[in-house]
Amino acid sequence: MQAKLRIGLAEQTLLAALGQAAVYSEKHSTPPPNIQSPLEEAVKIVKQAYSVLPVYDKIVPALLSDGVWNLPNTCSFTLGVPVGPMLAKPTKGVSEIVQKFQNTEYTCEFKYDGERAQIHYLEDGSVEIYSRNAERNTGKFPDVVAAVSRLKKSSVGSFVLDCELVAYDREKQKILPFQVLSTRARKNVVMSDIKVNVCIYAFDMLYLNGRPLIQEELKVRRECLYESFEEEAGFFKFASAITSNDIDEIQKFLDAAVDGSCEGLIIKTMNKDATYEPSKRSLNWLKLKKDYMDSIGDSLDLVPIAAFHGRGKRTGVYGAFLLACYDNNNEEYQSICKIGTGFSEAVLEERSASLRSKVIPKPKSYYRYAETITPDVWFEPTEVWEVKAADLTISPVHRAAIGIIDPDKGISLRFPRLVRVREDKTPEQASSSEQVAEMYSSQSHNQSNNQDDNEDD
DNA sequence: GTTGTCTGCCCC
DNA sequence: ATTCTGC
DNA sequence: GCAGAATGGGCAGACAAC
Repeated sequence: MQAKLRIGLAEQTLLAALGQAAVYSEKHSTPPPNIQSPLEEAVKIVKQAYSVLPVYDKIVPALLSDGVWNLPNTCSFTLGVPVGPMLAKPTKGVSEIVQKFQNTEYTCEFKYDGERAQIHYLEDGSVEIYSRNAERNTGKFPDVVAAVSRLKKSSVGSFVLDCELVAYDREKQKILPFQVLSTRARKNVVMSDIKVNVCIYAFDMLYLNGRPLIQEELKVRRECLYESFEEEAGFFKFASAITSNDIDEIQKFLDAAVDGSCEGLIIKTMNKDATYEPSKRSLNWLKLKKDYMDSIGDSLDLVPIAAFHGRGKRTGVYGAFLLACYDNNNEEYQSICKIGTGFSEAVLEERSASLRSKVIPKPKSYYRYAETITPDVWFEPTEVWEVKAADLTISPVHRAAIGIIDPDKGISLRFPRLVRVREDKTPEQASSSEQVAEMYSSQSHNQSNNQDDNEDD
């Protein structure tokens, strides 16, 4: 049994406890008047302080020496220490956005498919780059360090930049897929060894020339951003943005984003509730991707052919399933992905019960999958599930459409989740290998997709 | 040296 | 990453 | 509405096995 007692999982709970403890042991000052619930207020203060300075070695001593009520003064944003990146909430369509933000000025930006980065530039010219999870990435991106140092304007002596690092082909002047970005080396990278270039797509500024901007409105922060850097193709660009509240215009912008190899849009208010909220998935930022929308985006009908026992709250039911598409030519089921999300507890219980009676001792001879995949149980092919995905990718392990796109690699799904059970389909009516290959080819990265160069007339 | 397997306060 | 659920 | 807990693909690195 490996019980990893590790702080960080129930972080919010721990911070709450810390805040309450601080109130009970408070001996420095009394809570400000006008406070209804000192306990709740203290929790807020501690959480706020931590989000801006996530260092227990600073927070706890500050609590002990100067008390909770002074914490906003004793623990504030510090250059060189990463703050939690502001997150966005999924949204189902343009109409939901227009409705939620009516009477409010808001902006839409491209959501680039790369790696989030928070770049700190200190007065002494040193640079630190942090990942979405506050990992120190500086050694992975010496090219980014050089680019920001070169492209900041001379008036800029310090800054914190929020941006997306995206793989980029500077000859063809186009964005490359996330899968290409992830092939970059991760440690002690030297400039001359870099094979995959990145372009910085900047969208926010949290600090400039000694001035914290977190509590400023986006309008102000963006102004600071635009005035602090020179753009340069293939190296540093501001995220494409429009300010509009017109449904059609936003819809067109979303299409443009997808055409431009982006995942979708991020929508942000400019003035109202427009401060930078570290780590919070508050309503302030929304994300819109095609695969969130009903009846649009890639949807496939797939057959569960195996499963894995669940853990934790999934103990006693299956926790994940291996899915396959059907290859009509070879009359075989080819693995395409595992799936473990999108099930309500009731549906998961149902499916587990139903498939438990379809367990077979060995995989069928007509199941095609990698030997490295070792499910706990195999099934007779009996059900068809509708599954949604953000993307189709060339896979090192799965076998869907093998031989069509690539001679010996199959296709898999990015972010697969269950939509519903297709009671009306038999396994042989599942998505075919040809259909999978076709869906892969028609993605915007891949060569001949654009025009209506398609079949019949 | 090569190949295989597993892990990551991983990235998405 | 996505999704669901208890509070 | 938020925090937490289930779960996905896939990469470089680390390390074990050969």
